[in-house]
Amino acid sequence: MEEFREIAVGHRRTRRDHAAETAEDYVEAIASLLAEKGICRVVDLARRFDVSHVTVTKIIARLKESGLVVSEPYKPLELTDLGQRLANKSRKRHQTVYEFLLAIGVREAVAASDSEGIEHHVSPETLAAMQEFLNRD
Amino acid sequence: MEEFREIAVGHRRTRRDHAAETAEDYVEAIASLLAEKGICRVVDLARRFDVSHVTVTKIIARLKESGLVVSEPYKPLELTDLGQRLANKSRKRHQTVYEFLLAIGVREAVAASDSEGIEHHVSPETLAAMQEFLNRD
DNA sequence: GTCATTGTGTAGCATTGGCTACACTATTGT
DNA sequence: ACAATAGTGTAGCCAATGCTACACAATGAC
Ligand SMILES: [Mn+2]
Ligand SMILES: [Mn+2]
Ligand SMILES: [Mn+2]
Ligand SMILES: [Mn+2]
Repeated sequence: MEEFREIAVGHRRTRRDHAAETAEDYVEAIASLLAEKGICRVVDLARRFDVSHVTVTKIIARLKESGLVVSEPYKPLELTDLGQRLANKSRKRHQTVYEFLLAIGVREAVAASDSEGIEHHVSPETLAAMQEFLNRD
Repeated sequence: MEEFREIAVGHRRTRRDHAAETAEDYVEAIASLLAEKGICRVVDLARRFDVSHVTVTKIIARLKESGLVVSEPYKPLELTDLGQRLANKSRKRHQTVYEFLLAIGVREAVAASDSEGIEHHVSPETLAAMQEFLNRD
């Protein structure tokens, strides 16, 4: 009976997901802002996430070190190739989760809100099951 | 066009969910251990979550202040009425998410792992949609 | 009864993601 | 040109969640 082992694995997964979550949301937001208005500044992200500009600045510093973002003082933000790839992957997964929630009868505003958290915990296998469901339906 | 407002609301929701997440997982685990073996100690939780006993001790201190847990030095942990109610609510929601994932074709081990993170981001409305789907199917 | 094992507590540290306050840079309007 | 506004940086703080190292309490074995 190694149920606890299995449970512990689940919790480790969830903690890993949460560690990746900020990077995913930020590169997705940067790509989105670049697409929408051609430019992405720290304040844009601060407004989007409803946090202070200081919080954004510190997180951007880490994303730079992770090789996802490029930025110079007082200049707008850009994504590296790696950052763009992560942004694309995240955007698609997010969209699938959102559409899936709509498909099972959740209202738009609620689906938008719930999908923002759920997306980061959806494994490739579950994502495939959601896509399958959308194609089937 | 207040899309950013809407998006910001979603991110605020996700941050609130994460703040509640630890309490939910812990009272659920305590209730589960009490049901399984009649007693719940700090080490049991440390094993279950795969963290150190120190991490558990600190989190338990907060849950005590929140009125969810009762404990005295060197004694096993207990839940308050409030803690038990939260544990029940969390267990049921977790179970529904797990069964829902199985129902859309996700394998058991993956459903167990994914549901551990997803559960905390499922609103009452989405939970109802999942239950509806399970009853219908 | 003593000793080993198990469980708990506590000190001290790191990282992440929040914040305010304040100073500085850059842009815009007149 | 220059003042006001918008954007950025930096210092310094907090809380949450993780850790190791070490000390102390409780339990069990013999
Ligand atoms: Mn997203
Ligand atoms: Mn998100
Ligand atoms: Mn989460
Ligand atoms: Mn969980």
